[in-house]
Amino acid sequence: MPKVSAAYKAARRDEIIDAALRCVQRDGYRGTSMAAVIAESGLSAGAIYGHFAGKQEILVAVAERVLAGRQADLEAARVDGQPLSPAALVSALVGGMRLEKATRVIPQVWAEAAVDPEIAEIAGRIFLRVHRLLRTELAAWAAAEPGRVDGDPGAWADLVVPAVIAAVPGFLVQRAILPQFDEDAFIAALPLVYRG
Amino acid sequence: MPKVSAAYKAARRDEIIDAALRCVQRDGYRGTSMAAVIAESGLSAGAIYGHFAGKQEILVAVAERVLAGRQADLEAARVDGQPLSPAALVSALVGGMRLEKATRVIPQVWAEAAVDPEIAEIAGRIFLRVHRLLRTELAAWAAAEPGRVDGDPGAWADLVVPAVIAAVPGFLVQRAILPQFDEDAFIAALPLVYRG
DNA sequence: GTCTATAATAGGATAGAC
DNA sequence: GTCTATCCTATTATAGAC
Repeated sequence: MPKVSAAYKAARRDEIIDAALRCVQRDGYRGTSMAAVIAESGLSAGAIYGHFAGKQEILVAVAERVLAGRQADLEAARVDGQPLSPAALVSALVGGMRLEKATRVIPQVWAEAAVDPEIAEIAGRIFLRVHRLLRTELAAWAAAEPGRVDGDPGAWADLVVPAVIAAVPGFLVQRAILPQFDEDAFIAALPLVYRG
Repeated sequence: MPKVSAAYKAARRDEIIDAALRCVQRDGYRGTSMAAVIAESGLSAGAIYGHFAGKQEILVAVAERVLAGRQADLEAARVDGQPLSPAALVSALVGGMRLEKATRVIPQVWAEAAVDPEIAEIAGRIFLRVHRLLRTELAAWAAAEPGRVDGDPGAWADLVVPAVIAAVPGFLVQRAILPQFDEDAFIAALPLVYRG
């Protein structure tokens, strides 16, 4: 029997993750100190370190939280009936991302992933899950549109998935960096450049 | 008359930028200390601070160096004669990027740009230059293919450029993060998903 | 301009009381 | 589990000799 309920523990963890998320959104991962997370959460050093071993472990939790949202978007976009074309899938993916408030956090996670294997593993896992979902959808679409795709639908889908998913980093990076970036115009343009 | 030749000064700066680039490529911006840059360059603290005011100013120089390469790629891809389609442009852009050895540096710059206005300004400037080049090319293509594009070619190009350029972050992020990422397959897939 | 040595401090993490 | 106070290393930047 744990000393405090698992629910309490989870709630505290969530508070801390919330606070850390706001810090990273505001100042980036590099610019976020433990002192900042402590202040933002309203808790104390002791409380934080009671739930996380250190700063890196907090980013792991933040990354899991934010990246898991992307997977949810995609599952929500699945419509029964006709499978989605490349253009429709890209729109669904980016459209979901549009609602994400933590606009600047994901690029921070990617930068850290490029250098920290544990973060890379988390980011890679999400990419792979999204890959699999897209692959299924695209293979079905290719099979239903035999005139448009050469060869085996599965092989075609495997090849094409990374190019389809690429729109997501493209959207997030431009949104995070360009002050005058127009989200709605970007989404409107997707069907004009992607096939399907 | 300066005490040392401008050429000497520039060469020293370049040495330092080279060293910093290797550090950031290896450890990320956050993981790179001034001590690391000093060791990597074989110089001393005094020498470094004689040429740069601090760490941030070195990243500015690194960012300028690496991002400027992207612009060069694109200018090299311009062929006289027929303007390039969206698919052809994306392939040219990503194909150029493929040769960039500093695979992990650009995501570091983007992450820092999300949080540091001076880095954002540099990254934004490069994006805008590439935007303009693409816009010209795409407007010409649209004008030459009247059946495929509705309305004014210039307006169409303005809308479409961000979606076309999005493939670049998509490529770089996946390459930096996914251990099994296949660059050649990605490039081969581009014509399959982009129109033109 | 560049070196060595060092100052100054920021930041991650822990100790011990409650 | 959480708080306050504090330790201690890592790190940026400077001072002064050459």
